[in-house]
Amino acid sequence: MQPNDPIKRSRRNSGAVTVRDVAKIAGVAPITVSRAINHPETVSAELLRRVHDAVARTGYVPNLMAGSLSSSKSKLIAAVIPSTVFSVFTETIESLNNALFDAGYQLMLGQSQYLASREEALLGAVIGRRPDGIFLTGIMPPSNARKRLLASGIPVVETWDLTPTPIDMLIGFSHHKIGLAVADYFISKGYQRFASVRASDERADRRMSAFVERAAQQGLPPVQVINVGSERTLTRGRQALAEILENTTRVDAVFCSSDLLALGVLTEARARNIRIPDGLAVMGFGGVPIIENMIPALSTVQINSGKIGALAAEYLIARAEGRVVQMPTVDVGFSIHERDST
Amino acid sequence: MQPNDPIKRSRRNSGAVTVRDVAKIAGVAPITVSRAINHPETVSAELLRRVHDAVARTGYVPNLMAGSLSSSKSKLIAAVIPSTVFSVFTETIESLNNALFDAGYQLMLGQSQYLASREEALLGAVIGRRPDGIFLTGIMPPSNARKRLLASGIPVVETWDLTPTPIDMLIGFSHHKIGLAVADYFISKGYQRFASVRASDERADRRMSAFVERAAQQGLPPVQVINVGSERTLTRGRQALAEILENTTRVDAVFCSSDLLALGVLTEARARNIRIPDGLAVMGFGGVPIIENMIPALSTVQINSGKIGALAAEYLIARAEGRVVQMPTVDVGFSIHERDST
DNA sequence: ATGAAAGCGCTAACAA
DNA sequence: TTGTTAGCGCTTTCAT
Repeated sequence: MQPNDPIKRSRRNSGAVTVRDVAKIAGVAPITVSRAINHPETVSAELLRRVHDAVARTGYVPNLMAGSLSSSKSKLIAAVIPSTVFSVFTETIESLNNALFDAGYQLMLGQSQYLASREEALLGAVIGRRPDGIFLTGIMPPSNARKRLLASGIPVVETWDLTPTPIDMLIGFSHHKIGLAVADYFISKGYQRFASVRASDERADRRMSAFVERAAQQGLPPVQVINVGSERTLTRGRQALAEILENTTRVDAVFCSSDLLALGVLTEARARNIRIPDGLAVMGFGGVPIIENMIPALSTVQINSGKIGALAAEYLIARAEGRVVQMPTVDVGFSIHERDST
Repeated sequence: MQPNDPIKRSRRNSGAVTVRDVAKIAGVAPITVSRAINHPETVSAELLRRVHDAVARTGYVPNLMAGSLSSSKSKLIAAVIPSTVFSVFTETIESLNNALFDAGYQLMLGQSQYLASREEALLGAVIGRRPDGIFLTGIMPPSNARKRLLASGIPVVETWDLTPTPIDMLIGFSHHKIGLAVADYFISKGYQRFASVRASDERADRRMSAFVERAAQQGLPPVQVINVGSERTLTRGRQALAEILENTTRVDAVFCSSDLLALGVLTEARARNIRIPDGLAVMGFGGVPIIENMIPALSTVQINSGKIGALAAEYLIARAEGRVVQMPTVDVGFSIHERDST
């Protein structure tokens, strides 16, 4: 701060207040300042006070990058989410972030677009920051990226799915079982002619394959499938029902790969005066809060998104702090919430 | 990698591959590896090839924290968003993150809960990482936090609002004007008896005050206001309409502080067989995609959320790279989208 | 075009 | 309990 030390201040100095400045003012060594801030219990009351004073006077904010570099602990967790369906994972990310913050960790967000080209860059960016943990939405198939992740040695938690070969930790549920359960549920309610409206992603794929498979097993007519690709919109859901009804009016139950698509189907049904659930049953997936008090309230396969985030935070933090995670693979399950639409 | 150099490997060495390792294998100096990676045009073809080879062979991933510390450029942008209304800002954050990624920047996410206690910690965490820029959802009122931000010298962009006294850059729109515009719009459509359903936040406050003010100016009866606090749910929107109708049935237009609340009002209206828009007009705020193809389609005050994120990225990156931003304050405006509900 | 030296700001390791 | 020393892995600066 004072211009009386022309030798010390090198040209590289960024100008910000550093431990050294604080130490000088408090009349202690830099390491004492570090201790006072990070392990106050190891410093005497007197020095603690002097350091706090100096910090307040200078407005010192520790440079966490420097600290991380030195301690090999970044207090950073990276989350990779597919951007196009951000909304489904909102609750997970929110609970993840809250739990992390409370433990003094920061969240770094990366959006994979499921593009291999981007994935390499994203991974470099993620690993390059040396996060203490990585949160993955979905599971990572064998690939170069997977190898790099493995090689990095950073704790990883894969989520929203199950696999016998996780990279590291795993918090998810079985998409296959969901497909079976929904088919069984429809059958138990007396529905017979199924259709499905689904987006293009691997997990929806597994739900829907199981759904179709179970229908076939039970001797039901073939399931009509509308794949909406990446258009996960309400509008596209409406169109999808229109398409289904163009082919045949003999459909009485539709399983959608997301609540939003299901809302679209419901909307189109209303536009056509189809009675819900007598004329048509509709099942969504995800369990976003909005659907439970609409008219008609949408039945859905409910996922405990918040729990996934909270558990992931717990696991990642445990591992970051060198503790062992007892149950590194967890099936959080799902539940079918029956409401007006079925 | 080879255990033949017991002196060099100090106990602090984290074990990861470093520039030094790569340099040794490529037969060049560490700085050349750095140049080959960050400024390939300054390195001869031959050395470039050798470095790339060595990088591939070792699986080297540069430690960005070390680089940042050395260069005082973190390539990190921090975004602070209020967690409870994540969804409204989703589109903004998504476009922000995409634009940042394309320019080689990472996004760090902080969730303020509007709690003063948390704000201090959040700010320390944010500034401590020395991001190249900070994205704020909303504007920051005079406070200790604001002073710290100012003192940090980090480029800041405040968003989703307008103020004559921004910290630095500003990308938003006038909530006051929106309130006036909605009142005028209702009046022009012949509505006379207004109500409003709103959450507790300062921006909603300004929209609603202006709405009430204009109604009074025009000699209309007092506006009935339901404040739902922090319960920004569809269900609460339904309850709100019920409350309004308990007091008086003579309400013909409701302005809601979010699309979600408006959806709730619409739902309750349907439950009561109130005709939309003849019996009741409903206006939302935000313009989330879902509402435009529902039945009835919700009229709303549309905000270009994506543009806010993209512009913010552009400004922040420009400033991070030492360029000057010509128009550091931008009003992105709003537009009333008339649909079935009005 | 390439390299040597010297830090960036912090903390681990060791010493007192 | 406090301090000294030596890095963490990278890039700036200055030479060649």
